[in-house]
Amino acid sequence: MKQRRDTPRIYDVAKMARVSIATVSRVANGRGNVTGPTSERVRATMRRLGYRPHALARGLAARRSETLGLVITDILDPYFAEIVRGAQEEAEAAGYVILLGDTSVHAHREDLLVRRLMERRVDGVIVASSRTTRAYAQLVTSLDVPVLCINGQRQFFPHSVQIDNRAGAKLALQHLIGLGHRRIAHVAGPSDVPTRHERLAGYRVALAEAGIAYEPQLVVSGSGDLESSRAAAGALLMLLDPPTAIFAYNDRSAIGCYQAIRERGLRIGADVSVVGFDDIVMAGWVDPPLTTVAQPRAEMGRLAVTLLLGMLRGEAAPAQVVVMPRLVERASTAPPAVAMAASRRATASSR
Amino acid sequence: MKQRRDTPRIYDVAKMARVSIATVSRVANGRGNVTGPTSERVRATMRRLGYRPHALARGLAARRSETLGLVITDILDPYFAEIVRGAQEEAEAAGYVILLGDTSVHAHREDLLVRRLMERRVDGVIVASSRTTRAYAQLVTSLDVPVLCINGQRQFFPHSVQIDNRAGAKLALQHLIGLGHRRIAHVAGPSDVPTRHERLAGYRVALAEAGIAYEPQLVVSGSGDLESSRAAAGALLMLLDPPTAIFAYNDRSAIGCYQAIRERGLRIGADVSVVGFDDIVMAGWVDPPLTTVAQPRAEMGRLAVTLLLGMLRGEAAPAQVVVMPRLVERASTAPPAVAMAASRRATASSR
DNA sequence: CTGTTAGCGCGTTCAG
DNA sequence: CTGAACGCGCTAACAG
Repeated sequence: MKQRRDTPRIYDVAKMARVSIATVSRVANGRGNVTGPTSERVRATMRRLGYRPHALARGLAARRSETLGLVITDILDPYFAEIVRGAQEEAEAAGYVILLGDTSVHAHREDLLVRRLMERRVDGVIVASSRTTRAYAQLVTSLDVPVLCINGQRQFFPHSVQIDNRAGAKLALQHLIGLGHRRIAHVAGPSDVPTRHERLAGYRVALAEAGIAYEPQLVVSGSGDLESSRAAAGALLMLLDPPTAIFAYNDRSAIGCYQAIRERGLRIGADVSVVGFDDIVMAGWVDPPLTTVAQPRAEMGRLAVTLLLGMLRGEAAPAQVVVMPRLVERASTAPPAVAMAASRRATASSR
Repeated sequence: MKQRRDTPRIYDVAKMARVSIATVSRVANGRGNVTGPTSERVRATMRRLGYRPHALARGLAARRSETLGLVITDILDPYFAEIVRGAQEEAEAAGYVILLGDTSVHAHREDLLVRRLMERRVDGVIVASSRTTRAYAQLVTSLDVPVLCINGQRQFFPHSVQIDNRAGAKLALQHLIGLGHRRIAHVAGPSDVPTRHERLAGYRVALAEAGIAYEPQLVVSGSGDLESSRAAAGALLMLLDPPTAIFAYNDRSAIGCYQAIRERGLRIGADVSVVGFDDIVMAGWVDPPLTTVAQPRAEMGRLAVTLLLGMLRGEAAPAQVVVMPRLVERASTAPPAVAMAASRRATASSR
């Protein structure tokens, strides 16, 4: 606040347009029927005065804050930043505003975050934070406003927008298999998120469909971060019969794989192919640019807002909306060295 | 809204504690003098009922929204994300909430962004967006609430938090000169931001102080993005007498330089040293990790909020707060090849 | 189709 | 030190 006291109020518009404040309200909100000329006069007056409705007063009266809570893990992580972007765009178009809640800001005090959302009387909440506990989910759900999660523990939430992790993993594997790889490793994610299991499942299914035996020692667990993945990939490369390709849990861990590969004097792509998951901006910046499974995150953010706004209007929303990923081929994948040698031999002998 | 109708209101607390709502209000806000026992009884009741004041009602009555507007260029850019993070932390501690405005979401409609901030009756605004026009600045300033800019066109704003760009550039140059470099190029930023000129000035001053002649052809202009910097660096490397080191406008352009160097079959560090500016997360991820001038961005975000909150309390704020950068040495810088050869010769002959 | 009126939930005088 | 009463700016019945 502390607005100049002369910020025009609805009352000022009404007086100047010689109508009641109710009429101004109707025109401003496009509700109710107002005669053409009257409506036009009011509209003109609003413009002249530069009238902007007071969101707080409006919210108080309408019992609707036009604010959506968006809970993420970390705004520094481009993965979340893109979701935020998409959500903001969609919300903005509807006149809504996004209230960001960063669980890493509220470390150990998830209740504080929920309290803020409650105090601000958000109309709905999107939980994109990936590692929400059941207790936390219950806390959010208890707000008694529509809640929707993005790529989360969907068992905790009534509505969700999810990427098809299995399909994504299969895309990655099929790409590698198509290039001729047979020994494909997987640096898996942290064991407490469903995403890990879904991507792992996709990995196994794709192998099975290609008639390649699953070898447990080719799957190692990371935490989805750089360091652990680097260590995991390092271990893989030390195997007697090392993999020719690695499917990483996500782009961050793929970059960890990059480091491990380089440390052993191997070349990414030529010696060991790497496929990531997510397609964060970084993926295009690293050297070589990373082949990865792209999640349409901005779109998911937009979709989540669209669904939530629909629910606010009383529309029924599907329990789950599954979004399909797509493969972005860049330079970190190539046919395996052995296959190339073999194909060279084949080519030579066929001459 | 759409809160369960049984969300406790101040009235409920008052009734149950057998006091008036005025007393509850006083206790809740720590204002006015309330007897110890009464205060305790009210407090206990608030806890029992899980009472949370209604931010909208409170804001309407108090003429204060406890909301701060934060205008950035792009939340996807980690540079801004960190400022946001710092600002959120500080605001949260004071019970304030940050309303994010992304100028790239509101492309060509800056007025829309300002309108949103006005409708929501933000108590103050921080403009961290780097390329604000005068018109835009006037628009924001006309909101008649305290405004403060971070690393912006400070000529347009009454208060600002700024990084010392000249000092930062000097840090970079002194580091390179200390390593033995003499031919140091600069990929400069877009010509319409003051930052460009300040960093360029620091570059020239450092050279002068080291007794190295300034060569105009060693300074080329980029736009602060990957592509243009890559082209700019490419041109530098094509010179008859190419530089042994490049001081890039920012980390993104440094990564563009990486690409240009690699394209020519040269090694970063060993053949051409590169220093960036900003220290975005990416800087530590690229290969080799980038030596760069770090801006304490989270701290600047926090500082901005602190200053703004002070202004809201009526305290006088300094027109400018200048923050010092520091050099983060990583692996993209090394002594120049010629210097190494020379030092080897020197070592050999001295034996 | 338009105006009147009663709140929305809370802060804040002003009396007591 | 405490309570009653008013108003913040707007929406939403309800009358006309």
